[in-house]
This record gives sequence, C-alpha cells and structure tokens, in this order.
Amino acid sequence: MFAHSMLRPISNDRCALHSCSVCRDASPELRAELERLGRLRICRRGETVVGEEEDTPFVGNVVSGVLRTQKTLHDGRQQIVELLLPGDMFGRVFAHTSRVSIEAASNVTLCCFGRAGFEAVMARFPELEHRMLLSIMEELNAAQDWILLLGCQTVTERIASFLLILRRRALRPCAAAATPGAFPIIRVPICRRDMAAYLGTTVESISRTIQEMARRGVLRIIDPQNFEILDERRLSLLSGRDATEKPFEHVATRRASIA
Amino acid sequence: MFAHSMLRPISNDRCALHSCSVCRDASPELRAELERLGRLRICRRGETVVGEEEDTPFVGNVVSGVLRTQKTLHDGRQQIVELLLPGDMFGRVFAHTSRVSIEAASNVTLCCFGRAGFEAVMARFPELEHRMLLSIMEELNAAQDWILLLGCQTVTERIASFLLILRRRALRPCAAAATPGAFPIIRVPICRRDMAAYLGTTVESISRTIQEMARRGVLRIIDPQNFEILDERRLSLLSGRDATEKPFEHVATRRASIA
DNA sequence: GAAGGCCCTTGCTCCAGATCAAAAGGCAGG
DNA sequence: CCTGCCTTTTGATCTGGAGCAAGGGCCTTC
Repeated sequence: MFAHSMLRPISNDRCALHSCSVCRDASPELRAELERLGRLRICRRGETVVGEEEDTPFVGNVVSGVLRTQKTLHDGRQQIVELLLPGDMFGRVFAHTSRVSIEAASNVTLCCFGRAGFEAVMARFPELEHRMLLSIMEELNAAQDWILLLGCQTVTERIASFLLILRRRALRPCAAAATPGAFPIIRVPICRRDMAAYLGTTVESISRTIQEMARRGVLRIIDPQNFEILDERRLSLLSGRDATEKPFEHVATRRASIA
Repeated sequence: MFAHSMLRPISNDRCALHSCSVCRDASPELRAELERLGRLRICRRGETVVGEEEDTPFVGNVVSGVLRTQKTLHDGRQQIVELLLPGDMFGRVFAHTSRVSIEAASNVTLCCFGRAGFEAVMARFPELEHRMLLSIMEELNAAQDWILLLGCQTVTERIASFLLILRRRALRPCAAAATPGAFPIIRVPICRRDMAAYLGTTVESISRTIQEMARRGVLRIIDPQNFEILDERRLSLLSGRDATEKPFEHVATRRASIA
C-alpha cells in the first residue's frame, strides 16, 4: 500500500513555479537553496494537509490544484478563509500551531519546505524574509477585501465578485500559460459546497443565483464548474465593485441599493 | 487657528508605548532611532488620517484612543476592517497607496513615522523587519478570525465575541495598567454606528441584542459604552466560541443551532 | 439658552436568503 | 451491473435581521 501522500525531491524540470512564486526573481543561490529543500507532495481531494490547531511541520506553495484553508466552529459550521491556487504559499513561518486547517479542495501537487529549514534559509537570505513580508501583506489585503465582501455585500454581489476574481487570476501571466486562449471562459475549480463555505452562504443560494444570472444572459453555464461570460460589463455591475458606477448621495444602508 | 492636527517630536517621557509596541524589546540603538523619527500627532474624532486609495506618507502606532480602518463601496456602504487600539500599528510599509481609509473613531494620539524613513530604518535593522513580519502575521490571523465571524456567525454571536475580545485586550498586561482593577467592566470605546460597521450589522440590531442580553442577566448596561459582565460563562456560550461546548453530531448549517 | 446634530433605543413591517425536501445525474467501489 | 454516496438543482416555507419611523437624551455651536 502506498503512503496516502508521496514525497520526492524536486528535479529541475518538475516544479514549474520558478517564474511565479517565492522563487520568482530569487537570486541563483537562493533558488538553488530552495530547490534543495523542496519536496513535491501529491494530495488527493479531501485530504488534510495541516489540521486546525495542529503543529505546522512545513510551509510551501501550490503547484497545481486548489487548497482551502478553513476554520470550524464547535457546532460544525465551517468557513473557508482562503483559497490557495497554483503559485500561492501555504503555512505560516514562525507560527508553531496553525490557526486554520489546510485541506485539498481538489487533487493537488504541493512543493513543501520543512518549516525549520525554510526559516533557516530566511535567516541567511534577507531577500527571502522581505519577500515573505510582501507576500503576507498581499494576503492581508485579500483578507480585508473579503471582510468587506462578507460584511456588506449580497449573495449575488459575492458570487459576481468571486467569478471576477477567478477571472483576473486566470488572466495573470503565469497562469494564462496553463489555459491558453480560454478568454471568456471562467473555470471554477471547486465544488458548490466549498463556494458556499467561502462566500458565507449556502449551496442552494449559489445554485439559484447562478441559474438566475444565466437566465438574465450574464453568463452561460457550460457545466457546473465552467461558465462562459456573455456580459462582463453586467457581471462587473452585479459585483457592486464597478468603479464607473456612480456614487449615490442617499444614506448608505447595509443592503445593496435597488439596481 | 491651529492646524487640525499637531505634530511634535517625542520627548523621552511622552510616548508611553516603549513597553508594548514596535519598540518593545528593541535594541537601544533601534529604539533611539525610532524615537528620533517619531512625531506625536493628535487627531480629533472623525478626522481622516489616511484616505482610501491615497498615498500613505507615514506609518505609526496608536498611543491613545481608537483608529478604524474601513472600506467603502461605491454606493456608500461601509465596512470597518480593523479597529486599532493603543499599541497597534497603522499604515503599511512598502505600500504606496492605502487600500483602506484610516480614521479616528475617537480622539486619538498617534506616534507617526515617515514611511520612507521607517523603511530606511528597517533596511538597517533586520530585527525591525522581522518584528513587522510577525506583527502583520498577527494582523492576518485577526482578519481571518473576522472572516469566520462575518461568514457564519449570528449577530448575537458577533456581539458576544466582540465584547470578549475587548475584554481580553483590556486584561493584557500593558493595557491593564491603564484601567486598573476594572475587572468585570467592559468599556466599548466606539459608538454603535462603528460597532455596526465593524460587526457587519446595523445599529438597531446591536441595540436590540444588547438590551436582550441585559434582560437575560448576562450583563448590566451602565451606559451605552460601559457594561458590567454578570455572567461571563453565558456570554462566552453566546459567542459560539466556547471551547467546552460539546460538538454536535448533526449536519452543520450556516445558522447557529438552537441553544 | 435655543437650535441643530448625533446617539441610542424601540416598535412595526418586510424580505433576502437559510432551511427543508426531493429528484436527477455522475462516479467509485464491489 | 448494482449500490451507495456525493453533487447539483429546484420548489416551498420560514425567519433573522434589515429597513423605516419616531422619540428622548446629550453635546456642541452660535
């Protein structure tokens, strides 16, 4: 029987992340160091990489697939706090116990670094520590954006925002190479249940809202995980984040104003 | 007429934060450096320290009072993303434009550092950069905790959690000195409108919920900003975060289970 | 000391979205 | 191929909390 996850050293042509993760722009010495430390690991969908309140033996980045980091209340309610796509880092340096559980939302390939080893490299390469600082600041920006989304946007706005975020990610240089020419198609890499846990709503509401968007001609449902964007302008308006939308003068409320 | 905010150098006995902010445990040289760079600034309630999408000329920490960092949607809906209490840092190093607006939720005293100057000190003192990394990681933890709160907790749970967080902050060593012996009293340093914008709800819901808690004997309302905790155990249960609460086996839903 | 603004509270109404229920399709394992 | 499980969708119902309105108290400004 195989171990339920496999570890192996990174051979030069394995980790395709050199151009878009911690390794990007790293000096040759640092890159060599990281390559020596890194181990590829494959996890199947549903597998837990790090448990909540558990020790975090390693950090790393996602090579392919999607990780979810989530928190669970004692009565079982769950909230996905972050989705980690290829190129994103997972795990926290200097943090002995994880404040979230990290699970595979799809089959994933990870590039893992032992936490102690990684910290040692950080101590020797200030450029790495600096890069980590910037990376965590970016993560904080995203988290604060999510707070806005959960705190005062409707389910429709959340879903539209989510689709647009996925789209922007897919159009980023290093990801675009992976899905060439698929311009108006958005691929949602997670199931409805995970979408619900991420967006702070339920599978039923998501299903209804997306079907409604399709009826209104905003998008076409190719299959439950793939949509063709028919009217990006309108999707952007639905997201409530459109910059061209004129500010209203009336008193702000918690709910969206009637569109 | 006075400038609407005043700047002055920190004299040795002015900034009381040596023991609990960036300065804590700083080497004497670093501390001297920061003291030379720091300027005290006083802002009145409602004043904007840094506007959304504006340039951030400085970073710093809160000496007294409360700052709120908030985001605004184009139709005017607002969400407070963070409350910064004495000892907390505001502003982002290396970030040229702010992603939030930073405003005084009460009269505040700030200790400000020019951003460029602070970054220069960081470059010379790795211990400072490291401390910043840890500080931002802590901020990220708090933000992710807030995502859980907004994503799947009821208004009652949010309020109870908020009160308990304030309580824990007030009991922390360096803050406790400021309010000695005030054990069962929670002071809420912000108005209902800010509470609502922070907790993702409305002033009416907050008012009703707190009154209900008082009717049930969980707390006593001394005045709208001061509460005496009568039953901490029950408050903790209401927060939905009590560790002793037994996990249910039934299917988890988005709503709280009937208590 | 009068006026205007906030701030907080409370009653009433209404609705977005959660919950409950059920059915159909797909996939993995035996 | 059958069985069981999971995913997605759709319909029907219910409710937590938002919206609206109004009243009283306090503070600041003129």
